[in-house]
Amino acid sequence: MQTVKITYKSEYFDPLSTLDCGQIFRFFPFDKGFLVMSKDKCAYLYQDNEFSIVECAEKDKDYFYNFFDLDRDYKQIVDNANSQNVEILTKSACVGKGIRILNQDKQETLFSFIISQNNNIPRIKGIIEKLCLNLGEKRVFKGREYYAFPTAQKMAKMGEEFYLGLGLGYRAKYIKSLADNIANGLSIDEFDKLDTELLKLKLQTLLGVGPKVADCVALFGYHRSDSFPVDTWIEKVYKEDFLGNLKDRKKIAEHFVKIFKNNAGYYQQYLFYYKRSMEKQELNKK
DNA sequence: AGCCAGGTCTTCG
DNA sequence: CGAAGACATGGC
Repeated sequence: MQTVKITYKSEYFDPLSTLDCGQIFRFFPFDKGFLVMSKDKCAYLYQDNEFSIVECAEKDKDYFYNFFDLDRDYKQIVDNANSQNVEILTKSACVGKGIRILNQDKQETLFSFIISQNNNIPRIKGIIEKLCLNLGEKRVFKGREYYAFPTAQKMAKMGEEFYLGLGLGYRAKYIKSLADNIANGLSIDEFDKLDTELLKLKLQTLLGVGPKVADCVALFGYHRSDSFPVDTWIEKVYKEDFLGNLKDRKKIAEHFVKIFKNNAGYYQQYLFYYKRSMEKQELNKK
């Protein structure tokens, strides 16, 4: 297979933090970096001196250029974060300046974040991997096998018991319901013509999709950077670092969008990644 | 062993 | 309305 390479300075494109900040679940270490999967495609992402390299099939070059959001100026976003004069945000943006918000497939993002609710990241990865292994088409990239994310049509053929068997628990019926809806003609992609507020409301009409999942899908699937997902980690940041006293997560999200506007989503990722990496460090000390 | 995880749905006041 | 409980499962 003919592959091509995209080369980009690492300062604002760091493979590890971009993949490890919780926006994507389908990647694993490979050679000098990682293999990253999206839909039925795969790319090899690694660092070489001060450059980050994306290697992929020639026909997928445009796809991954957009996937890694390489058209956007992240220096401006990081500078903007620093100009807010909020200490925790400055620290977070410094640690996470190489994070890019990916432009992921909308359907895959929606399925993935329904699975993510009240679940931990290692387990989410495992479930999605099993889902692809069972229902996705086998592919090969750089001599390594991987499995495509299954189509909704294929997923709709399976019963709820199958999804229970993957370890989805009470989320099994949410996944089954979404697969059926899409197989019956629901087009998630068309939601893109709605503004962010309506998009999130529309997503929340789906079973198992509440405000947090809708925010994640809006941000990672539709690149709506005026979204600020609030989960347990961000709630901690809000209480411990911003000393806020709101209780309702939806209101906390609205608060942050109000002050950070169109950069809210980027800052949210910086804060999320920073808070989680600090926690991991604390654990390693013991 | 027991708390917790990128929450949502239902029920009850 | 808002608060409180139920919900599956396994990571750590």
